[in-house]
Amino acid sequence: MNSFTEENYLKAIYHLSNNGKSAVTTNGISELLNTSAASVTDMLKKLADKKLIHYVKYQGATLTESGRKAATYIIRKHRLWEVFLVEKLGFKWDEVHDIAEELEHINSTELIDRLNNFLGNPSADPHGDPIPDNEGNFHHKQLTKISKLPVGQQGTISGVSEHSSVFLQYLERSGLTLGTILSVKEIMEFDSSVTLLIGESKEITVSREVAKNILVVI
Amino acid sequence: MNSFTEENYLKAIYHLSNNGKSAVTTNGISELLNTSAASVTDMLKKLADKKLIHYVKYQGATLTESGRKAATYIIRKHRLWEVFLVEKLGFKWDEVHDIAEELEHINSTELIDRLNNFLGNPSADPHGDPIPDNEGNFHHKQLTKISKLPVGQQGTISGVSEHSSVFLQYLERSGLTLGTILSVKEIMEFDSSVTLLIGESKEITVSREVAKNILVVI
DNA sequence: TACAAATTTTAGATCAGTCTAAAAAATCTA
DNA sequence: TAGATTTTTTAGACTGATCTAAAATTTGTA
Repeated sequence: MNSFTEENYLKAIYHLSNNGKSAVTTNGISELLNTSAASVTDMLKKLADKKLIHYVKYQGATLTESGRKAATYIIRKHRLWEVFLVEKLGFKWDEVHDIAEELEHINSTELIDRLNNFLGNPSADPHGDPIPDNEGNFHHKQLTKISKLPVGQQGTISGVSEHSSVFLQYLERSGLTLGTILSVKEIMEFDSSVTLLIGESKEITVSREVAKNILVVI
Repeated sequence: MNSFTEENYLKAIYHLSNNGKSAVTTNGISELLNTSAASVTDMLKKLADKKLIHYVKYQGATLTESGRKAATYIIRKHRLWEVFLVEKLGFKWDEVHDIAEELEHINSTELIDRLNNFLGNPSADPHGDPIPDNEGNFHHKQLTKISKLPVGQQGTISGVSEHSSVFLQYLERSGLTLGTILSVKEIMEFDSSVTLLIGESKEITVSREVAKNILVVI
């Protein structure tokens, strides 16, 4: 079994490597985890000994298949717990990250299988991020940034690419929650801000920055 | 905040001290936690530094009020999670201990308050053990061992004092589950085994050993 | 392309939690 | 009650995860 700490490193490597695709630098990890580069080097050696990563001195790390599986399983657990916290316990979607960060390290496949069942086998967490299956595979819908939609295009909000509390609370207040159906009414030429039509008559204008971080299924 | 390990020591001390009432020996803790006596001595010093226990060399330890609060809060978390695992996820009552042992260390009062609410503010866990409130107080029903009941006495199974899987599974198979209403039909003079009447006509005979470990509310 | 800057690794240390072996104290018992 | 036994503590060491400072390597640029 991998320790709490090892799991956090694997998750960090997974996220930094663009979901396991590219190599990750020592500094990148040390910044994400707020540890010294020296500590990261130590841990990379240990993970390599356990065959969870490929690691060559001075050249960064990539996940092995077993490392990728371990990382995606942690992500699966994290996202399932987030669904539980929001759907069943009534937390707001911006309040659940830290708690899920602890819960994700609980080790019991039986527990996670049952939790998944209890939640109705959800395909995405409360932020719209997809939940990998037990084998670490994602069953993606194609997500598009609102900023990429042409005028008149309709879409359903299905995710966000920015997870800060301020942003999530802003979306909450503005009624731009997961599942909301909207269409692009106008794109302002001056600053590329976007006016959205929600339902029959509700209109809301968001900056290009905001529009870039809301993801829809067309 | 107390570490995972410190929490386990506090819990052990609480259980060994008859719920915080008496002093606990170094050896007692080392046996329960499967650690060396030397490790226990080290930890007792640390807990004393943190004012969680009173500790005098060679004379064992007792919980301070803040130690008792910490210990009962861990027990509260453990038992609430057990209720969740059994009631919501469908685990058997003999399968949940180890998972709850991990979950009890998750730190979020908000989480526990919401979980408690979600579960309907339960007063006992799936083994019938009472769940303390947030201040560490128990709201006890008076529990009696079946072995103490006179012939003819009725009672409702509300707890067990033996938590091993074999025992719990035996109870499950025999239909002696929490909430079962029974009465004592006969106590055998030879070996004190007890014949119980369940409902109108179902009879089951259990040994004195078993009868001592099933608790009822009269 | 050579050297300065940035990155990464090594060396050596610390802290929490653990261990074994030996010493000290308390308890049992003849 | 004094010696034997048991319990507890101390001393010293190890492991995992961390750190800082210094050395090694790679990268970027003049």
